[in-house]
Amino acid sequence: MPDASSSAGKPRVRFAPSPTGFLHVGSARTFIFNWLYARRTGGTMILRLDDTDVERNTDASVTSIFEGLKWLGLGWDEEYKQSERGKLHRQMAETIFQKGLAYRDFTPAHTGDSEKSGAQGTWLFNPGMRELSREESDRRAAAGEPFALRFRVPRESGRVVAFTDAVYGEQSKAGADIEDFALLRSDGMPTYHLASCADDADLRISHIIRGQDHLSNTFKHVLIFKAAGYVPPQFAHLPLLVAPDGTKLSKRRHGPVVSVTTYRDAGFLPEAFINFLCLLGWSPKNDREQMSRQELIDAFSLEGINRANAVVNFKDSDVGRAPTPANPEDMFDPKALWLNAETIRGLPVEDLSQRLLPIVREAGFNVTPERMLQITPLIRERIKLLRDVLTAADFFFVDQLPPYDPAELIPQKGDSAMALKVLQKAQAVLPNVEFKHDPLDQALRAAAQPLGIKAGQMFQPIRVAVCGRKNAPPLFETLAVLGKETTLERIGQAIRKLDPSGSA
RNA sequence: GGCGCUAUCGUCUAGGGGUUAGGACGGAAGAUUCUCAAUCUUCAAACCCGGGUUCGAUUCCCGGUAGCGCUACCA
Repeated sequence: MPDASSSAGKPRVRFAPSPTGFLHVGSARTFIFNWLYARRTGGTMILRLDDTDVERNTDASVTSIFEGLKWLGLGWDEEYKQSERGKLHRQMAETIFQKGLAYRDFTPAHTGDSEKSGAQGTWLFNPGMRELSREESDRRAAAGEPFALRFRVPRESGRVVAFTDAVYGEQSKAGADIEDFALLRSDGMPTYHLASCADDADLRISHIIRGQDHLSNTFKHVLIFKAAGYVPPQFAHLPLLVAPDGTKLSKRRHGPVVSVTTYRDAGFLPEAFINFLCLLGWSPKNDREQMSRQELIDAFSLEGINRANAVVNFKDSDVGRAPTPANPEDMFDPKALWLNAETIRGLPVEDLSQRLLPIVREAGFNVTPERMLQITPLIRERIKLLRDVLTAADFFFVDQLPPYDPAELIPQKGDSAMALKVLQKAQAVLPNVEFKHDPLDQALRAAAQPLGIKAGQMFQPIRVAVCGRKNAPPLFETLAVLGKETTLERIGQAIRKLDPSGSA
């Protein structure tokens, strides 16, 4: 008897998304856990597109899944498409049917719906069809009457289906509580249950690591594996990722926050995103939070997986509407943001600079790699998302500062006369200063003295004059990168704002 | 409705028959500083409810409640 759990060899795991939507964060986490398990155990990671639902499959979805996975950058070892393996699926259905463990159901599709979903009614099987004699069944099939193939679930009292889940432990369910699920649709296409099991068996999958929404389906799968003569693989179900409102993440209800590409486009680092997802429903149990890819591989184990659903704590005040706020930070889980900021800070400047450059260029700014490299250390500790570079370092990129309120130029405990004095002093002093941190520091501090003001009062008007706002990176580094020419030009503009008449 | 699963700070989690119930994010306060950020310090914040077992339950068992999942010829 073939053993699907292949206890002898290395583990073989799979990620099997159905291309009926974009890659969402829950799927991404399932992929990651499978990948981690494979890498941890020296096993094989398989990507299988479960595309048996021709009606709902879309190319856009396939593209989105590959795009998302490509961004994660984890990779896989083997790749399959379920739609190309129909023969295998039908063979397994035939095997089960020939053993008498499945029967033809000639009831037209959907007509059973009303009774099934009735107030009390729980549909379990179709007595008339389940009991149909083989002769009559064959006759009607031969006559061309369409039918679905249903599994003949053993429902005598006392019959239970059982398996051990690596996360949820011993599971068992009475056969009488399992409905006679379909194996083949009336158009001959396999259902998910059949196709999935047939492929898992054929691909010698040893561990099925998937969402907990499949936990109750697993009883059916165990039935299929055994009916077809296979030892079921090991199962490990993952707690679900849910929205703050407690419901399963869905695009319709929660919008783009559930799509992996949204994180990518917002400026998440894939390593930080992976790190974040790993912390939902799994724990290394030693209080570690920030972990590199290798650390995650080394720490990963099925035992560390939690049983309770985990909330992805994004802002869902506008549930139902697509959250596309001006401030993208608002829509993400704060911990994901923090992890991303931490990862950004931990990146070598050169590396970060290279990742920032394409974003800046795409926004329409002409920046050389050399200049980007100078700017990067100034904003590294000030951005949470890569895209924040656009707001944190904007004044480095533009030729003309966007308009700002001249009142911003006024320093603490000062007035516009003081601001003007400061800027004029700067204008006088700066041309003779070397534009490097220390000389600028010394020159500007010295300039504050004769004015009888504090250093802070000296710096503030200059900062606003060159950056266009009060909150900005440290002044001397900023001036050094901006250069003497731009600095003096912007100071001149600020003076004219303060004193349009030029009377002073 | 039936069946299955789950339940520790707002969120992610550690822990486990006797603990000051630990960490992290977020929040608050303070330190530092040319602003902001970063950094450091401090603070507030949790064992769903009821029984049982026990000398002792947040931890074990049972029940309740709540949430989630499945209950399709979707996956």
